Amino acid sequence: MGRHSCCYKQKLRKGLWSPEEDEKLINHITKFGHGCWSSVPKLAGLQRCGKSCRLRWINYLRPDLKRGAFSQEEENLIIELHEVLGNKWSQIAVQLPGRTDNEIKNLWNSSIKKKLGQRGIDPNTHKPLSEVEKEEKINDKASQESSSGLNFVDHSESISTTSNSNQNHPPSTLEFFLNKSNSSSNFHVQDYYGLYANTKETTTNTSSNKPLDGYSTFFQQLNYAQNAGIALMNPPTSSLFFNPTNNNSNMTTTTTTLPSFSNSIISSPPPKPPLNLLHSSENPITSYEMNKFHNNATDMQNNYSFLENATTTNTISSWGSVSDSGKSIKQTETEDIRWNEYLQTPFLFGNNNAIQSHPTSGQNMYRTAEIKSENPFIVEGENSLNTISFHQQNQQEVSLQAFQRLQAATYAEYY
DNA sequence: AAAATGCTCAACCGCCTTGAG
DNA sequence: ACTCAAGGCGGTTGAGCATTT
Repeated sequence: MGRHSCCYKQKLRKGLWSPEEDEKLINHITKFGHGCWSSVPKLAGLQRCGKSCRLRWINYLRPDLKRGAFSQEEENLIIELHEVLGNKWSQIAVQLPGRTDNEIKNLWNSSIKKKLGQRGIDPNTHKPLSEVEKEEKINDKASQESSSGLNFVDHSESISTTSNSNQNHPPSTLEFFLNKSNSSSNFHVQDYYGLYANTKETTTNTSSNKPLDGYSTFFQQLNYAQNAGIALMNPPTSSLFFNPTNNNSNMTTTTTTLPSFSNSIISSPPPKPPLNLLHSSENPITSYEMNKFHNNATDMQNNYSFLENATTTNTISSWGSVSDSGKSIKQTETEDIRWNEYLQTPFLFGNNNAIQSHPTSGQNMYRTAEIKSENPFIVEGENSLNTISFHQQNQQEVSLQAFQRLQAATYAEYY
């Protein structure tokens, strides 16, 4: 544990990489892939530790890296994502194809932080500095009174301040999705708010001491699903996750009541969506945003690992040949986690026709008329694995279409 | 011109998580 | 259940360059 063992090895080079070293590493990975990083230095003839090779490749040598300065759009998105995710640089980097977490982190520390400060915004909380100072005074007062034995502190001021700021601060990326109101796509704003309620206060962002609230958690889930390529496609209402009208006896449907959205704890009107995610003549989707949905196929395919999780609970149908053995999900996990599964499972984001049963195996299949009409790769009779293969082939197109549809719909409904 | 200061960014450090044995 | 290697991540450092004094 702790320090990587390779670092103890003697005579390993440190510091900047020479062009010769770069060339060796590129040649090796181009020919053989990286495989086990710890074996790369030896195989490539480098006096470096595997970790160093990995870092060099990921942060500098990878062919899909975008070079050059960050655009204003990228900076804006980083700010928005940071507001939601905190210092989760790797997660932020996922949303910026061709950019590394290191690069983003450096930009944040060297430039964005300063800019926000100049605009009177606290870079940690994304609130106006005056507001932050006000809260700090209240906290100081509270801690002083606490240490002096007085324990009755009225926090109403700070609570209301926080509440107001949530309505006034620039909307986060997640908030955009929360704005999706009732529409022909059967997707209700209550759904998202319900999700928010059910994912609230699930974890803590330790690195930034910023609580990962329901927004953050949900965003991460959504993010995961986005990368899988399908998540935004015809988001369903809860009743449509498993089509009750499908009378195929082999189909395993949930008997668990999904979380109710009717009693949403959120009553304030949704904030305005972030402009950089809206698609209109005034705010067209940028090439960058397009690229976001054209992430490299490897990453997307990797994200299909969620299928293994989706195969095993009582609430989710088996995907059969996708993963028959599956991995067990802890019994202690609640419906919150099931929502994670729904969010992370693009197969569940179909429309009413989404779930059918495989004609021979009886396993459920993901199938939508809409997709079929849009994508000639789907043919009748293909099995589950082929369906996944279809997604692997078409996820980029499908996700992009879905993204555009959702953006257009949201914008039209909202403004 | 030279020293001081500021800035950028590649790379390292150390911790955490995961999975194999 | 435990150990350990490996990968991943966020925080930090420091070399090199740019700008200011």
